[in-house]
Amino acid sequence: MARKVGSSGAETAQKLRESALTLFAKDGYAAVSMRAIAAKTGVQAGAIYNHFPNKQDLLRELMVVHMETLLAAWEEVDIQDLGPAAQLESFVRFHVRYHLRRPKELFISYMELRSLEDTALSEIKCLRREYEAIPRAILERGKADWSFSLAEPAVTAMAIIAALNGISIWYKDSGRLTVPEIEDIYIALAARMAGQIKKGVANV
Amino acid sequence: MARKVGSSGAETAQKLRESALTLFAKDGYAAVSMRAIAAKTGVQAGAIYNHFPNKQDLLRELMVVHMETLLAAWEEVDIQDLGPAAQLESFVRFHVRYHLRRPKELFISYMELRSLEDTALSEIKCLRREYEAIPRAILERGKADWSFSLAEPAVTAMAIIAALNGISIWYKDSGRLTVPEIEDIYIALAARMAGQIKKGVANV
Amino acid sequence: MARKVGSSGAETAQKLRESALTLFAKDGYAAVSMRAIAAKTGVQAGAIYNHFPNKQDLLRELMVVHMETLLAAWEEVDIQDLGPAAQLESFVRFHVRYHLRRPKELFISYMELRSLEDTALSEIKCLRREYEAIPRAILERGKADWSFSLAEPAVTAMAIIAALNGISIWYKDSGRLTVPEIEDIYIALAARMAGQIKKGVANV
Amino acid sequence: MARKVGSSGAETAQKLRESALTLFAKDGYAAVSMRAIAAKTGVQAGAIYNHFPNKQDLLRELMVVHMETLLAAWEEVDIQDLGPAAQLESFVRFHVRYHLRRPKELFISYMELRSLEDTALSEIKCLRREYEAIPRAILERGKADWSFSLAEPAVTAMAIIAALNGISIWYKDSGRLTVPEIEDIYIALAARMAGQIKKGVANV
DNA sequence: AATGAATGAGGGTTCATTCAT
DNA sequence: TATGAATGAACCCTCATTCAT
Repeated sequence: MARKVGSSGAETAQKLRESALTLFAKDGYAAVSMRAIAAKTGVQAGAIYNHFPNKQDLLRELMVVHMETLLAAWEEVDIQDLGPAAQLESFVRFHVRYHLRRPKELFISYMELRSLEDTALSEIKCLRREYEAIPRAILERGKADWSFSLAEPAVTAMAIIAALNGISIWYKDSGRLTVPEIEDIYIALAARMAGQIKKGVANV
Repeated sequence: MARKVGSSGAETAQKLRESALTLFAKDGYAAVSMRAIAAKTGVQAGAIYNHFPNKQDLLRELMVVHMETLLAAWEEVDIQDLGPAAQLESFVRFHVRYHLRRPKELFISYMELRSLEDTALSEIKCLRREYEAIPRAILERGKADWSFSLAEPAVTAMAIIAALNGISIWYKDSGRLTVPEIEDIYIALAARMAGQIKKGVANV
Repeated sequence: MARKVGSSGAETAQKLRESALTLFAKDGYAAVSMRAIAAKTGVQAGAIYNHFPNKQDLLRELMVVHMETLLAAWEEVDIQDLGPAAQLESFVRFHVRYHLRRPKELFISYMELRSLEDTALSEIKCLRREYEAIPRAILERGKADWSFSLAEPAVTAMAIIAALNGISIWYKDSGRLTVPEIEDIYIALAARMAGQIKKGVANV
Repeated sequence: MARKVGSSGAETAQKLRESALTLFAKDGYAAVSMRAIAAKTGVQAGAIYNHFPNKQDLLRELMVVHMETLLAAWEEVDIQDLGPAAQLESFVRFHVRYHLRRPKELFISYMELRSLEDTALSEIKCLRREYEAIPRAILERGKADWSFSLAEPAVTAMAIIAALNGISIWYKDSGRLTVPEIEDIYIALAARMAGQIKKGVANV
């Protein structure tokens, strides 16, 4: 059959991306069928292949776009003129805010690494290392200039990211805490983890 | 064909459990076939059903046994006479040590919740809440007796667990740090997150 | 692979129906595999599911269509202006002729009731009762107007139908008797069973 | 494991026969698994093979025993000194009474012919022809001595048997009619089908 | 005579993917 | 671009049967 009236290729592709993201996040890549993605989008399974070469590539694209968007978004945050403590605060605020609004992307970004085949996996790992370097660099800079007191910037950076990502496990829109409140709590936690040397460390 | 000479039911069941654990951890529940589990165990797929009623139940059993063993192991740790700071240290040391030796159990325990069907899911969630209550209780006790200075024991407890679990993402047996070193680092991190009020907080 | 050149959905569905009917009649529903139906039709097993949701539904459809077609065909027979004796003759002639040309439908219609699951079973039983009401009504009318002399119209109606259906057990296209001859024999038998009160009852 | 206390081979074999008969009658040979038969009997599937060489043979034995018992039971009925009309009455009464008490045997005897493999099938067909010869012989004798007026004894015999077997389709223990009443009705019907020439033909 | 553990085949069904339309 | 029909492989699971115990 011909194209449905009013449908356009780019639109369908985008809707497919969204359906796939939602389903992958909920059930996992392996448990989601192309038919399920198609059904959620309102097309037949065959139509997917007009937009994506195969299932694996659909996942790859979602993850690459997520990581690249994440990195690009961080580029927008101006921390040039800040000291390490303020930089760490900026990073935590950015990470929490960014991910609490994109829980599905965060989820598959961490859970579906194992579903990626070789080339895509390296690609993603590379982008991820790039992102993980951000807090590590901040911690290292802070250690160097005595803003922070910590022995293991690399381990601490991973611990901070893990703690932040853990939010998504228990966070609910309808919960007791608002996003800004959560940001503040985790900013204080990160400061403590970094051994921030200053008077005004908030009481977590 | 009948039973192989020298084979025994309990042995096969245990080997199946181990195969399933390894494969589920590596590829995810949905991506692992019963044939793959059987092959890794050295039996035919049909033989699995002499030991487990179905695939779902195999996962369920792995997760329940893991959580129950974990809770039982914690029961063995005597923290009765310790103050909150020492209790937190005990918990962190226990958690790191326990899980670094069981990375697969930890992995599926967090990743395959979504693969569990309703009843099994509630069962596991219940056990998990029980475990998460341990650090929260320690933090609350420490907050009450001014061992710790922190505003949100519940959030902080989750953050500590998340940070600890994050170890499994980067930890490698062949890595730079030994398990005791990692324990020490995270004990210090947890102490900081808890706002431990003492002179001798190690420099992380 | 995609659709074969020249194949069409409706055609395949019809061929599947015919294959299933033949195989169900010969070997019984439970003994026939979807693969066997597919092979007889010249497609792969998976292709069946483009046309029927599952095996059970394939049987259901065959039985429902058979019963509805049978009832519709009887509607075509005009017995409005006939007396009970002629009506009974019409019915017997109709039933024999209809079923001797559709032995497979008759067979599964009686043999595979037990293979139907609950909803389908009620549906079929309802249609069957509707058909069995036809001869019973004729017998009751004939009893009322003294065309027939019989005590138990309901039992006799069932006995007539059973006798008629029994033909399919021994009938062979190549046998001694032609269909019209068989019709005549059973018309006479039915008349006798009904206690038809007339001079000209044929000598069976 | 060894034999259960109190169990005996012959007992188990008989219980297996009964389980198989019940299940075959309810669900059909192909739909019944050896495990189901074993479970209903209270043993494991493997135990069946101590008593029957395989599934097919279990069916065969049930059918052969049924047919042989049926024929033997008919041998007990003394019709030596009766005329054809009384013989037909005896036969009908015997058949109805025998089968209404053994509905499962009757059912599989007619339904599972197709499940028999070659040799068993011939064996059963042979026994069945022997039984069907009984009413045919009566009808032929009655035709010869002018007790009956009918053209086709063979067809009529089959029609009578079919009508009788049809009882099992609608008969219920709790129904309106008692077994003796049903016997009387069908005796009268059979007499009519045979064209019995006598004053006292009951009004059906 | 029975169990329980195993096999190898096959069950119904779903899958990612292809392609004529 | 989309559909719908198809493939061939794979899915989970059950089967009849075997045999060491």
